[in-house]
Amino acid sequence: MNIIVKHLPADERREVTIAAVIELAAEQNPTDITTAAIATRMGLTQGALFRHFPNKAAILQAVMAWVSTKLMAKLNTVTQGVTSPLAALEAMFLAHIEFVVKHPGVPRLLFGELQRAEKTASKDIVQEMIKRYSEQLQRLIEEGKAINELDPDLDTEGAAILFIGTIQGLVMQSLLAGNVDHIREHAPRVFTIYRRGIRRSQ
Amino acid sequence: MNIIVKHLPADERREVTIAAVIELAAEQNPTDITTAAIATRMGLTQGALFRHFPNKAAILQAVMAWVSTKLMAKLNTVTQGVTSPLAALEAMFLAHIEFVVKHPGVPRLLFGELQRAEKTASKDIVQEMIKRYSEQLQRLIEEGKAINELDPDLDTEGAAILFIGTIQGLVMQSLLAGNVDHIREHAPRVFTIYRRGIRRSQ
DNA sequence: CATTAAAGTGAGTAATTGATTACTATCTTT
DNA sequence: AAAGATAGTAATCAATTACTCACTTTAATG
Repeated sequence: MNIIVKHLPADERREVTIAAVIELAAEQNPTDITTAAIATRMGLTQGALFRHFPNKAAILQAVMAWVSTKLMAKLNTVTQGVTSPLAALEAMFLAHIEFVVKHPGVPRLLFGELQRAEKTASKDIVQEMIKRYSEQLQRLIEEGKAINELDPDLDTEGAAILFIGTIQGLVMQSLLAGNVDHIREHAPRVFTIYRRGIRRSQ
Repeated sequence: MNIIVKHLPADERREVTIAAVIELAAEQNPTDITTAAIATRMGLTQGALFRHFPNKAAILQAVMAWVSTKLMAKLNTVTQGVTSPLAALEAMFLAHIEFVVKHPGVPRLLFGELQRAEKTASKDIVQEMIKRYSEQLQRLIEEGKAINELDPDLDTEGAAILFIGTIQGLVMQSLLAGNVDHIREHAPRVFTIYRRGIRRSQ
């Protein structure tokens, strides 16, 4: 898959490092991702990593920034031009699921970061991303209520929490089954129930 | 809070150890829970732990078994004598939330175990518990459909996944906020939306 | 009260991990 | 082609971790 090349320019090497970490996270517990493991995956020696990152935390931080950028961009493109808020929510949901299926290590990394007790830079990035995510959801939900597509009595914040929780639940299910692809099948079914919970009664 | 007593009988010492781990998990990343930290929390030296457990994995295993027993027992008592499946589901939901608020470290431990790549004994216990949990949910949901309390077209498996995911989402939200008590407020609101999603249309 | 088995101590070990560094290989620029 | 800059190597370090063990303390029992 990954052609191993040496003497990459620094910025490319950093990109490859991020990819390696996300790859490893799909296979093992994030805490087990040692700098040695990352280096080996790239076909480098461990010490070489520290030519491009000041320390391990900086590597994680770069990964989180990458995830945040990529995911939010994806969600933006996928809702672009969609007029129905409900349709936009569904598009976001499915796009998020696709992202997770494509990068199964990502939710593990995110959750691993959130678990931390200390306030790390990586944790900050994750928190900021979820905050923006939640705000976008609540905007869409409010819109949906305004045009009478969603239940006017709907608890906006609760609906946003449930939206994210639904994805979390699917991810957890995949961790249980050890099979990420199951998510693709379950996602639309679960979203159907969610939609019924927020939609205006016919 | 915890009176530190020395020279406890082995079975009591094991109980105290389990409590210490759950306490620590509420404060820090499960991976940061070292045997030294556990011992210190109990007012013991590290070596003493290994009088009562053959290794660290056995400690985790005991904790998981404790959680599984306590939580499932709680859910059983709380649904006992409740005839309406929908009411039983709500009781389960709220009881589960209460359990999490009382033992905030537990979901972190569970998720930490599920993250593991290898098949550990602790992971097995967690998977077995969630399997039984899901089965009970699906039984209740089927019942609810049978007596026309729930939507007859409802996807039973999806609804069970969403139920667990909803709790997961609330837990994640609390990790984000760093405030477990928020859950208590959000839980009923979120369950309201879930209920609307599975209930028979009026 | 003396005995003894259980519980705890504290000093150790081996393995692992993130990080450092002197040195080498490769690329780029003039 | 020479020279400087960049990237990678390999050995090593200090710190941390789970686990061991010879010894001491405690509490229950006859």
